[in-house]
Formats: sequence, C-alpha cells, structure tokens
Amino acid sequence: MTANEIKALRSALLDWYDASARTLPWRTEPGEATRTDPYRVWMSEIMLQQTTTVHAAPYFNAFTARWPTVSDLAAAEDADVMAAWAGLGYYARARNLLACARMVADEYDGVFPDTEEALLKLKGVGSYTAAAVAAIAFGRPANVVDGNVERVMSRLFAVEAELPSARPELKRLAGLFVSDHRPSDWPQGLMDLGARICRPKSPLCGECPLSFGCAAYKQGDPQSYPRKAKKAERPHRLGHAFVLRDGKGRVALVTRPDKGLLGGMLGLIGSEWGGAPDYAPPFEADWTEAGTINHVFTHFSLDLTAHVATGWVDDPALVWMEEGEALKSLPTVFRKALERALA
DNA sequence: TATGCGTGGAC
DNA sequence: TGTCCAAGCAT
Repeated sequence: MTANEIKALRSALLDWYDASARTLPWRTEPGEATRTDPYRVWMSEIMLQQTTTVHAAPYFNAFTARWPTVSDLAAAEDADVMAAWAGLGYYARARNLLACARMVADEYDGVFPDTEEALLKLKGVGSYTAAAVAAIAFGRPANVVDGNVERVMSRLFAVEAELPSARPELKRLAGLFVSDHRPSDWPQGLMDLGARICRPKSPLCGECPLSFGCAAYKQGDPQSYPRKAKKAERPHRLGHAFVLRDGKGRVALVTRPDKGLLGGMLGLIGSEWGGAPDYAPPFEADWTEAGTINHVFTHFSLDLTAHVATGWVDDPALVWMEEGEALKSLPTVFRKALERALA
C-alpha cells in the first residue's frame, strides 16, 4: 500500500468519524480541543477491556459519580470497589484499578503520567490501554491496537495468517496509519468503525468509508477475516453452594482469596468445582436442596447446586450481609445461586 | 506463547 | 439449546 493510499484511507475514516462518532459518557466530540480527563479515559479503557460499551456505561457513570477523581478512588475501601464492580466480570481489573489509582496518587501526586512508557508500568495497564490513554487523553500519536483494529487491518490487507499468531503483523500494519494529525480521533474512529461497520459478522461494507481500499472487500469475503485458530472445547464442572440464613434477613458469605477465579470478591460458601465433587455441607444444619443453576465462564461451564438452611455459626471468616445487598455485591454466578436459594 | 480470567447479548 | 464475541492483562 502506498503512502497516498494510506493518506486517502486516513482522510476517509476521519471524515466518517466527524459525521458519525458515537456519543459515549467518557468521550468528547471529535476534534474538540478540550481533552477528556485522563482519569475518565483510563477508567473507561479498563472497563471496556473485553466488555461492550452498553455493559460498561452504567458502571462508568456509577464509578465516576462516586469517585470523581483518582485521589477519591485511591482512598476508597477495597470492599466498596469490589462490590461496585460486581457483575462486570474479570474481577482482577477491579483489584488492579484500585492498585493503579493508589500508584498514581502516591507516586505521581494524583496526576496521571502522560507517556505510553510510564502508563505501561501501571497496574492493569497493558500495551493497548497505555497506547489508548496516551492517544485519547494526551494527544500522542500512539499505535492503538485492540480487537477492532486487528479485524479492520486483517480485512484491509486480507491477512491470511491466523490469530493470535498474526498479532505482530496486524500491529505493524496498524502502525502504517499512525500520524501526528488528529492522534486522539484516529484510534477512536477506527474502533467505532470496527464496532459499527466492520463488524465481526455481517459487516456493512456498503456503508464503509474504507471499502475502496479494502482487499477483503474486493475478494468478496470480508467476514472470513480475521482467520482464527480453532478454540479448545469447554469442560464441564459441578459444584455445591450453601446458603446459610440467620432468619433475620441476612445470609452468610465468604471473601474469596485475592488470586484466581472471582478473586477478592464475595462468594457463597461452597465446595471446590470439579468433575464430581462430594456433597459436603460445611456446617451441621437442616440443608434443603433449592435447585441447580448453570453458569458459563470463559473456560468452563458450571452446574452449581444451591442448598439452603436457617441457622447460625460463630465463624469470624463469615460475612453476614442483608440479602438484598448480597444480591448486588456478589458476582453473577453466586447471585444466580442465591436467587435460586431464596426463591 | 498459552492459559486463566466474567458476563450478557446476538444469532 | 450452543457458539461467538466485546476498547486485554498477567503470568
């Protein structure tokens, strides 16, 4: 692809973005001189990792209303942040969010660093997020490459190599378009195009401002890009959860270890999840089986059987919480099991 | 480089 | 129903 072709594609995309940019809570209008608060850009980028804009938006609004600055967030209680993140998934993000806010508060005096290199050292900030914040918040010409950009590049150039091994090549191709001109709008426009036009399925090539230069479009099979390696089969696991109620509207929860699945989150008392776990109630009580819920995680599917009893155990590890609050503070798999137990 | 890590919507 | 997928990161 020649330099002139690159320039024509850039121009076409920016024109399209000027006319059709999405309005999002964390975004300023295209070309707007006043840049969005780096704190808000960073917050949105963390929440948007592997997460749709529709899902992230209410959490973004809640977090920024409750903790308007990075210093406010740095001073928050861990449990409050984890509970506020409940339902959004990938809970390591919430732990890293807090760790990062405290790094910025302590080491940078509450002011976000403005270079890709420094951003990359922050907890939970990887190559994508560092580039995105550098470009969107600070106007730096960074090579911002996410799943959208990879897909757009794979189609523009009809890249035959499969993901994930094609990633370095796709990043190199994306780098051909990076420029000092409108460095903040370029990646946002490219990602908007990927989300709305150059979609994974049923791309809207008839509306695409880049179709004139798209190799996959010329071939007639844009949807077949990017090529992907086959995924491993998802195993099935079983487990039991024990809902102990005190008879006064509260329920016993545990705080899960910081690392691993649902790390740092509240959870129900229960067994390990495996192929055929023993039914092993943790306490003597008159347990009643309330039903089984299914929940699908990224890498396994779980059938979790809920058991319910009324009683009291004097155990300092237990967190007794109002049932309504528990439903709001638990990750979804436990929320579903608790709902079943209380039904 | 491969794997572990959530959730809900689209089809 | 199942499958894919969404602004990835850490290890």
